[in-house]
Amino acid sequence: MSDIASLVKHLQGFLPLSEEELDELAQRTHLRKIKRRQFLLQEGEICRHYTFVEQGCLKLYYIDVNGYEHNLQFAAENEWLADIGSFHTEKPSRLYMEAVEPSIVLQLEKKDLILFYTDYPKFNRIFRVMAEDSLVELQNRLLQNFSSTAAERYRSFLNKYPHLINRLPNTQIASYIGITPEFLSRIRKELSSK
Amino acid sequence: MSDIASLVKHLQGFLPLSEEELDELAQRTHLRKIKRRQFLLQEGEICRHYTFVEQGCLKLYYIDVNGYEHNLQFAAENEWLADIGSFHTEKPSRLYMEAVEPSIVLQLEKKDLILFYTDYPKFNRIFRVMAEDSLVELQNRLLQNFSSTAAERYRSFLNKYPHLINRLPNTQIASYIGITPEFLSRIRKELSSK
DNA sequence: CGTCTATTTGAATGTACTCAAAAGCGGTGG
DNA sequence: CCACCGCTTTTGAGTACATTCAAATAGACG
Repeated sequence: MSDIASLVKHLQGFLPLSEEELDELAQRTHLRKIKRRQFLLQEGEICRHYTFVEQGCLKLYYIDVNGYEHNLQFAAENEWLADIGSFHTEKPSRLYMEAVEPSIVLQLEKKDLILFYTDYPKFNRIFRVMAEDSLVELQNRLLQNFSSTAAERYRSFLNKYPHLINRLPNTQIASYIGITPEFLSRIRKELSSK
Repeated sequence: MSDIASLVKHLQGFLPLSEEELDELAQRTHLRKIKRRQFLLQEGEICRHYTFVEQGCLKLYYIDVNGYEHNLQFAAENEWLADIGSFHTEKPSRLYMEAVEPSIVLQLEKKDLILFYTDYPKFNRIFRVMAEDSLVELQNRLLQNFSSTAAERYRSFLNKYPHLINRLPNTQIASYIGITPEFLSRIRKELSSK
């Protein structure tokens, strides 16, 4: 069986799990080792897994009509990643999921997640809370995009994700806060001169 | 008891409800009539309800340091509204919730929602799906803000929310798509000249 | 009818982007 | 260990999209 210690710990942070639930988890999660730049999802594919990051870091992003990437989410240790829309509707995704570092992930297939939702209703509660937390975070991000300059957003990013700043090239951070790499470079120059 | 027909219909769209669940709903939801411009939540208050719009339309927004409003969400008939973050943490909200039309809403208090989550686990599932749907919508909105011009965002708004366009002043739409009313006016002029 | 709010218009300005090119940096293989 | 390759970061000049501020106009509602 996979080593699911980190996943278990993460889930127990929401609600305690029974022996039976732990057993099911161990049986139904798939461990995968991912190389840097390897894709877990590409545009046009259907997202068939919920992915939990045990080690490493991945990004979820969109490529616009001009070929530019826009990062929706980074997921490092103990975070989940999925194109929830595609996962539910089973329609092709418009997103890419790619490792920015060599990573180890645990994946749950849809049929297994549904099994958990059905047979162990507790998981509905856990995933409800997770979805609501993500929703709040995303709302804050949208509001900040509306009301702050790029420099302020960059400062917030540094404050909020200190564990990521030395793991990501600046160009990835630029894509996350919604600006060009060139402009981020100017912002950094400005900040460092103070 | 309140007339909860529209709420019941909305929830049954996710999962069928038992007689007992319907009874509980009828007993625990509070019907409120809201005047135009009346607030259901103001910055600094704790969000203590999930609000379901039976009739009318409300907006959820943030006021930035310069005093400008930024609309996070409109909720018209059969939509939910809450500051989920404040609701969960019981910390003061930074958001405002205000009726843009005279409205009729149904509210669920936190203790009652928790009761549903606990005694009728089905509600976890329903609210999980709702949260996930909102998450997808918000992700799309964020991506569009990154990759589209204001004019494109305005066109998308018209396509996506046709039922709202004659119920909202343009200044509210401008706030939702993240631009100034003046600039929206210029966009509209441009569009109508074609 | 008058008042309040929403919309439009103009001119000046600012924030961030585009494109091009140079410089830096890190890993890999000879 | 050095040379090279690919990728990231920086820099410059010109430009575009959107904002600010002020003022005029139009609409809605009591």
